[in-house]
Amino acid sequence: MLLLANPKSIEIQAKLFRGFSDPSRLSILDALRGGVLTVSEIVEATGLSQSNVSNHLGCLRDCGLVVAEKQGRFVYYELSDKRVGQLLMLADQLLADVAKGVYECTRYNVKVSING
Amino acid sequence: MLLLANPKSIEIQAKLFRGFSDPSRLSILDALRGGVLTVSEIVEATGLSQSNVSNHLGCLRDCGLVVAEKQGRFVYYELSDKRVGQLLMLADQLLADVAKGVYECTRYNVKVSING
DNA sequence: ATATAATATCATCACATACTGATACGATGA
DNA sequence: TCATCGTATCAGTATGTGATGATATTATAT
Repeated sequence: MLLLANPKSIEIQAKLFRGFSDPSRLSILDALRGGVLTVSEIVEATGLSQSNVSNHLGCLRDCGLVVAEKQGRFVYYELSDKRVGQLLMLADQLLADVAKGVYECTRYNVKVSING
Repeated sequence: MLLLANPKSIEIQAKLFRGFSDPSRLSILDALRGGVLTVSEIVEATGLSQSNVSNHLGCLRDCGLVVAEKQGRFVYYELSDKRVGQLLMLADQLLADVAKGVYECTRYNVKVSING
């Protein structure tokens, strides 16, 4: 039985997707596909500010998309489940075909520059 | 090569996920997993207002997640690609395991009532 | 031509949420 | 102890975005 059968689960699922729906969080998740990273490594990899990364990591951690392990001053993060990466890859493949549509989607005024 | 290698593609991908990150759109996509539906059938299936459904359909259509075909006064909608459904299912399965975390995710103050 | 049905569009409002900068906290080393 | 590093938290701000209600548009029927 699919969770989606339950209306409340739709909100939960929307919440899950919201974890993926922000460029900053996506950058973080993408970086973590390569393996375990500390916060400062993620900051370096993504170019985001430290507080911003920390906030998003908190969000991703609370939602169960990443797990953290503290060691001394460092906190190591990794994807919580291989399906997180799978979801990213499936979306990637889907994008290969519908990307043009997504490019041109201007509803809700999301600005995505394509040519520079 | 993964699109994610490109920073701009991360924004595109975030945009794709944003299509899935709203309960109303998710309801619509879920309804469409059963097959082709007209707008008014979607309105009935989801319980959303007509203008709201139409707005979201515009968003989903522009993003390439659904396709529309007009016949007379009616417009028939369906999922554009079977991977749209696959993505929903994979997320569903992932939720089965990390749902508890998502439940408890209170960052950015999303209210999800679990017990009623 | 007129009425009505199905759908789309638009302005507006209320709220959600991402970013920054400052600061707090915990751990390590001198 | 003091300084510093790595990380987390918080207030404030600006912007994004979902819902509604009114209206426009197109098609069909009488």
